[in-house]
Amino acid sequence: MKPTFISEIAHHLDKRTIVRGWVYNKRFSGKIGFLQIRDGTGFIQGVVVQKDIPEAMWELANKITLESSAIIEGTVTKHPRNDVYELQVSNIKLVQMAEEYPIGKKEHGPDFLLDNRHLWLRSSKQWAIQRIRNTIINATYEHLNSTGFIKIDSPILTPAACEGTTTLFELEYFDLGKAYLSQSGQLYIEAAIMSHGRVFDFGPVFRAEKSKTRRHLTEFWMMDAEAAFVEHDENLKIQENLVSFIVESVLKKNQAELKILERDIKPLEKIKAPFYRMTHAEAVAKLHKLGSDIKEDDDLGGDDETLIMQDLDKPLFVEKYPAKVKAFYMKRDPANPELALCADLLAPEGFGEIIGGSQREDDYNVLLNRIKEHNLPVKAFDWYLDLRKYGSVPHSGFGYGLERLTGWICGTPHIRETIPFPRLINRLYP
RNA sequence: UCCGACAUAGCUCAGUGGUAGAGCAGCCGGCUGUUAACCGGCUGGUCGCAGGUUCGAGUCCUGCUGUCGGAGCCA
Repeated sequence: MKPTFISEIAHHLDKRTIVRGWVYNKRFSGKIGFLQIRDGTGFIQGVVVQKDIPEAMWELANKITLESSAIIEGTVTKHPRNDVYELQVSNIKLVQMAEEYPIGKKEHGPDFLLDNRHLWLRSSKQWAIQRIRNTIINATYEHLNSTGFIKIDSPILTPAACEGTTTLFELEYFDLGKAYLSQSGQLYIEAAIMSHGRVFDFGPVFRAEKSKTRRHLTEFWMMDAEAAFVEHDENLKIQENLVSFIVESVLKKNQAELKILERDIKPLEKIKAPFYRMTHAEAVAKLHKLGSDIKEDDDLGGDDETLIMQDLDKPLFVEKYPAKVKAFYMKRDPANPELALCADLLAPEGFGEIIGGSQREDDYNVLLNRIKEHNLPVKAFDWYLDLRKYGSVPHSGFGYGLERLTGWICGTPHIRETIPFPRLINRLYP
């Protein structure tokens, strides 16, 4: 008999089949027992009745420990009351009897759970989050590929800071001195668009900042997209179409996971392009009305991001920040050179910034001066400046943080739960 | 780096200067439809570490360590 995945169990109604997985819970009531089984594709309840199976099998069902692995044979039936399938167990083949499982059925603290992250990943909510993360990744590839972007991998070991702002992880690189772990692939994919037109990268990036908030990791996955001949307004359209497609994909493919997460899907159903737009100056004015003490030239703080979204049901682009608080490579607004042609995309429901993007400076001399103004080593940026010497074109791009996007869509307040093995300022294990 | 909170059983927590507690997990028993099942019993403690106040400290004070939350920075 061929084994069946639990996700396919409906096709086997009233037939005998085999499920291979783990016992994540069990309940016994005298001469009848219930084994909760998961196999990675889903969950099903196995019903064990003493009088219907050999005594040794009944003993095994009683003795089996939580998280033991087993191959279980039975007949697929419908639950007498609920609208779910069950397995009337006829045979249990133990694969391995698990030792006492550290993660109990009651609540645990975050430190304990993170120490046991390798086991915590099996819990239903953690399972659901990773399934949704997978959908987000695939939806990103699918949508970008179908709109003319190809994936280009950017390097992880880099010779200098990409933006010159954040703290980088440093390491010795043979006889060439210091190397750094990439904090963004953006500058490299700017080179690649001059070959391919539209490209994106997707990989881990590293920030050595000592951030201690629910929105920060020292290692996280970023998707950067870059497109030639795309200016500021079109850049925003690409972003809102991508985010809409991702949310639509999750709603289509992950209803069971969203239910496990107890995620209210009504706010997600409203996520359809176009999103809201507001200049930084308008955002500051609105925040002042709402009681924030934000200054004219300030970036939005975490509280401001939540405050400004409180009456909005779709993401908001906050565009045209004061150039002096933004990165050197951003192009200035021709209508007001004090402003950058950039935008941050804020998610609703208090989940904050999920995308940062901008039109890039494409003039050689202007860019050279910006690098000098920011006290960055010009030599390290020779190659980047070259792109403005040989067929420079207007171009724009943006980057999303996969964990922040996943956190918003899953309704998970702390992004440490959205990456399989989080790397935090004080956590490198497991 | 700064601000705030917390640290008691394997886990989650209560304990308000006077004998160390509960739920879960584990072990034993009961229960034929359980849903974090339930019911009865048993086992389980260097109260983070170091010092101090007191007749007496899990409880009050000081320092240290660790954790959590937040700020800054950003995805």
